[in-house]
Amino acid sequence: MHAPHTNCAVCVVRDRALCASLDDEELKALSNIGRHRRLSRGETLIWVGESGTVCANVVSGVLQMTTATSDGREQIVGLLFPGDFVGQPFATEASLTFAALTDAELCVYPRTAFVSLLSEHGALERALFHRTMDALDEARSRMLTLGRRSAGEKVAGLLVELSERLPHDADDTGADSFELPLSRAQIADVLGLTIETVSRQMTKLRDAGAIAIARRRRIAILDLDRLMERADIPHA
Amino acid sequence: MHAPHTNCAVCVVRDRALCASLDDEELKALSNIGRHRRLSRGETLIWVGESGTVCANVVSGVLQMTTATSDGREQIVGLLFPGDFVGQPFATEASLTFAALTDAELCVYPRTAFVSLLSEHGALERALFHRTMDALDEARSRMLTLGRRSAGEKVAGLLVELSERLPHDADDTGADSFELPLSRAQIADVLGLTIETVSRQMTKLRDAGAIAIARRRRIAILDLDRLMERADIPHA
DNA sequence: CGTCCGCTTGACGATCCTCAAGAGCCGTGG
DNA sequence: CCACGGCTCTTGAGGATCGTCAAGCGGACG
Repeated sequence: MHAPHTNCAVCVVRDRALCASLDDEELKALSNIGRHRRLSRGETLIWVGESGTVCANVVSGVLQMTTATSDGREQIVGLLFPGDFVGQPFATEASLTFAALTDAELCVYPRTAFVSLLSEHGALERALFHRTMDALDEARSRMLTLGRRSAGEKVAGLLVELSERLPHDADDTGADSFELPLSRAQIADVLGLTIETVSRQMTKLRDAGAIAIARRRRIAILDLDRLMERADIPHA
Repeated sequence: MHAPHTNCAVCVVRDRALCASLDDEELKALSNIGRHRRLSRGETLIWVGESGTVCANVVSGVLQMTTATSDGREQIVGLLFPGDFVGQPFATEASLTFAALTDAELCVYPRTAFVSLLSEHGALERALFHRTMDALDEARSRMLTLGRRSAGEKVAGLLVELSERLPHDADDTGADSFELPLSRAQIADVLGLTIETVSRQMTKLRDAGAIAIARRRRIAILDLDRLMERADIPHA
């Protein structure tokens, strides 16, 4: 589970993750407290309420952050892609659950050790600060979607977003496409909808010729303009 | 409009705002670039897309942060109370509109000057960093509300939240109560509802004996337990 | 006292949810 | 390699919640 840390110099997210803003010395300090860890799809890294928690960088795969109401209704409040930062460094108890949507690789740091490193290295702290600001912008834009957009707009918007952030490859027919990391239930939990509504909206988009769906999870964007129009994403 | 800055030592939010974590020297540096400013209800401090923007601390009153879809549907993504920090220091263009819900007093700092101050004073930067983390937690908890709670739960929850953050005084009957800083339309924009739904939920809460409403805007909490139960706020 | 604006209330309708059944994909085991 | 079972997804019918449209109330202010 906890492999010794491998070499940062050859890391695939070296220039996208937090690490990008560190000099060699800082990078070494960070890598000293880090461990490489693999998660398999569905595995949870941090549970709500947990105290001896961790921070991490996503190397590969996709994670979700979730909250829930007291009676069990779930809301996914964010998705984490390669290069993204994971965790709540200043919280003694986690207020969210972090879990893997796909098999994933992380660089994991014990929370307290990471926090001391933050206070010693201004560049690290500043980099995380800027990322936190970006996360706040993203959260607020999701609030607009949750509060004010229709089911159709929500689904179209999420597909555009995922298409931009996920690796593309060719499907059976050779068309450019990507693999959905989320089940219909998880899409519903991101958008504040139900499974059935998500499913219906996806077939609507398919019937409208905006997307193609193969094997449930493989999506090809056939008409990006139409998709963005439906998603209420301004002028191309 | 721009009065010279008054004395921080006597400021009412001296120990609640960002300033609380500053020593005398840092406080002086901050106050040197700050100006006192009054906003009247409805007045906008920062418009979306604006570039020569500002940061501020709220001294008194309540502000709102809003976004909107391209066709004009609005969402209030946050409320700002005395002691809260206002603005987007690292954004060259504002992505939100900041406006006053009530008459308000602010300590306003030019954005770029504030950012230089941040990089010179670690304590200031760290304090704002922690506040940003808190804001992120709040945004995510609002996402749960927007995505997964019913109209009744939303309204009850907002009333509890406002009751906790706003000053209370006695109404005509002498009962403990507070003045709503938001119109029904603004409440709707916080919760992702319509005016009419908000109005109906409020009269439901009144008829259930949970609250009393006087002159539209004055609210008395009669049964906090029932209100919190309806709001899905766990065990008292 | 009269007008205006914000709020309330009602009737109706659309969107989305619920419940239910069935289809397709996938891994498992014969 | 095919058959089976389980799970996810799709599709349909019906219903609840919330939005829309419209009218009327009432407090605030001139």
